[in-house]
Amino acid sequence: MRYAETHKSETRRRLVRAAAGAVRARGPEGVSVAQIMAELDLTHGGFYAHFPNKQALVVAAIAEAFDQGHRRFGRLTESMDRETALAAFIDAYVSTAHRDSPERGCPIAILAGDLPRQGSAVRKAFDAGVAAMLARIAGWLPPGDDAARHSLANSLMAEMAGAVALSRALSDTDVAARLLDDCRGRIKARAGLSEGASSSENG
Amino acid sequence: MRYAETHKSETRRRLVRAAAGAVRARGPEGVSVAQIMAELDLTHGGFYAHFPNKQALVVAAIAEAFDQGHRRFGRLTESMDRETALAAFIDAYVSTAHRDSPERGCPIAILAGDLPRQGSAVRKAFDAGVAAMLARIAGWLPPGDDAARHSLANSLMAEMAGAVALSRALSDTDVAARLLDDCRGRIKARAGLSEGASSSENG
DNA sequence: TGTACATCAGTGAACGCGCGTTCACTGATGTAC
DNA sequence: TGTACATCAGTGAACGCGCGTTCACTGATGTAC
Repeated sequence: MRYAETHKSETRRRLVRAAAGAVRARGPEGVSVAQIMAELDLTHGGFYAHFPNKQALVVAAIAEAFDQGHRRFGRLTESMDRETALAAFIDAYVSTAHRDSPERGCPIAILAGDLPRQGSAVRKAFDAGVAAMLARIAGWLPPGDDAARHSLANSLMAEMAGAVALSRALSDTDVAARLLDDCRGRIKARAGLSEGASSSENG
Repeated sequence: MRYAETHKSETRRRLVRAAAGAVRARGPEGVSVAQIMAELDLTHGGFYAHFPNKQALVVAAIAEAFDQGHRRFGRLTESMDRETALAAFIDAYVSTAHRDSPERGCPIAILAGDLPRQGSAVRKAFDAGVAAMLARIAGWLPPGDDAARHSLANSLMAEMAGAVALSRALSDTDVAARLLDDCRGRIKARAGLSEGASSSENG
């Protein structure tokens, strides 16, 4: 067939993007090589021209998932001042829209439980993504003692991820919605935002 | 062979207890019928004398896991006053001991991410466990407006589960330990406990 | 200009494995008569 | 007391399936001469 110069790298990119969705939709064990290849209308045998094994795809997929989030939140908050950006970030993260689209959502909320069962390459990619997210949050917090801001960022990140994960886990939709709302309000208050400060509900 | 009258129910009980550990150690998809039976020195074929299918075992395992937690925390806090009990609960939950023993730990922290992919019977068992846990926490919170206590219980539960899950997910042990400590301190403060109030670190 | 060969992304059959589930069977002990 | 049969928890071979991975092959296009 002979392909364009960029063809192979383009196929790899499509593989990673498909896997970034699948790993969040079905978990690292739920990512199937044959299924991902079929999603691109390819057969499974060709996979190993792009990755040495499935784990390498999962590593790339997790890094891509974090990148998508960083790009998305970068776009969402550019040209916002600190406080507005922080409010927008929290509103988008602790939202029903985010909760109901895990395949496009934050890897921390959806994958934390799977990570202890993963190989070290996967875990390092996750570590890096969490570190970047924490740095971003800390940067948005009210200025002051650096250690205190990082400590608060840790605490806020834990509650945000926990809230989204728990709201997804609960099948009673009323209970799930209430929990998400309760957490969003308290997270914003803890982040130094006034109770009413809301930017846009749609993340 | 002909067995004692209690033999079959005893075997079932052992199955459920083994599965309650396995489901937390390896996730619902990681529970293997043959593996659980082998753990009791039985062969896989006999499983279906006890359960109609694997999902029924997972349902029983999750209920058992929640029950273990309720019994454990009941024992831990009986004869404690409200404030001491709450502090002891938080210290035990947001601890390295709990983090490092997921197979004996809280199903919420370890299974939340898997729940959206489970059948409705499994999810209902989870809902019930979460509701019981939230009721327990709310009962320990400072008296006052009922809605506010339940709202705070939701928020605290999200941060506690998120903190333990994230601390497990991070492979950088320093970062993981810091996050757990930061969250524990802030959770206790939010629960109305004085900063220093610590009961016993070992859960 | 024409022939022989190299390139290489992707194909598809095959592998060994573990999974959930089914089912005819085992064999120690109970009960009927 | 002795024989025939019922009970039933557990056995183990078999099933179809999807998995990750391997590998000989394809076939369109490039390059060498």
